[in-house]
Amino acid sequence: MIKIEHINNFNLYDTMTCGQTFRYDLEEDDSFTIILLDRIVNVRQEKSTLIVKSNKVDNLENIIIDYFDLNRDYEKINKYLIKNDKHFKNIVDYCNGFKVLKQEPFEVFISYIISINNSVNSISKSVNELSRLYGSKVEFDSKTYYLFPKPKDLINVKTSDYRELKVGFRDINIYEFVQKVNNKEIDLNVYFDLDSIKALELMQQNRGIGPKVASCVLLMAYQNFEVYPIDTWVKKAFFEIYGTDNIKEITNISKEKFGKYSGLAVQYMFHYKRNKK
DNA sequence: CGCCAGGTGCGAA
DNA sequence: TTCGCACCTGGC
Repeated sequence: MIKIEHINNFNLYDTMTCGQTFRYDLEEDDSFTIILLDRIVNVRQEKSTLIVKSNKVDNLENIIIDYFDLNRDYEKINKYLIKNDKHFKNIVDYCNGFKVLKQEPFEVFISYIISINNSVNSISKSVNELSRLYGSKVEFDSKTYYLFPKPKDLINVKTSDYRELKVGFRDINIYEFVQKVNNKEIDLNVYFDLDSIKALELMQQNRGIGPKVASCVLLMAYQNFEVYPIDTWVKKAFFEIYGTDNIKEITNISKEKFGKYSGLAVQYMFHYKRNKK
């Protein structure tokens, strides 16, 4: 067990439950058990302290800080957003402590390929089943968990096997993506270095990855805060605040007002719109 | 039953 | 280039 102290402006509950990630359990003591990279972690927040348990202790503090994006100055970004748009004061206040999780790229790609025209519950089931069948088994706190599979774990998995996971018509999309990663036709690291336009364009050359999935992946796996997935909730928020839900107008407004932090602004709106009343 | 869910690919205009 | 529709599946 380790303690990480002096963590301010962080809301563990909101960050975990807002739909960024599909692989966690909320425990009875309000802690979260998370399947994170090569280990299982249990995190509990007591004011500005995080109490972390894991089956693996090496480098644990860094992994946690990295995952919860705790070194980024969100206060600064929040001030920037409010300065550029006074409408945003309420939203930023409401979202105080919310972070964009830094998740593992391969997992995010697969999860969001599955998310197309799908419900959160169904996505979770498929992702958990994929992990149970093909991921490494880990015992933690006398329970069994399964890590998310590595690309090579899926090298022999067929489209019909994916169908068994209830992913439906998305089977071929997953299959092709996994094959390309294993062939080195896709380099998952290249997206850390490309600018947003290039990265989105390149990602969308893969079947099952359109603008929504590409921008989700770029934001959540590569921490590119410039991109903004536009979904029904975001449209609703834009309509309410700016009187339009036209995608082009949304793009122009967010570019002009939020610039390189559009991704976070849109996440805030999503969170606000989805949870408030 | 029918409709929809944090979209995408395809063919037709 | 844009537009309309089909699409696995499960939940309501």
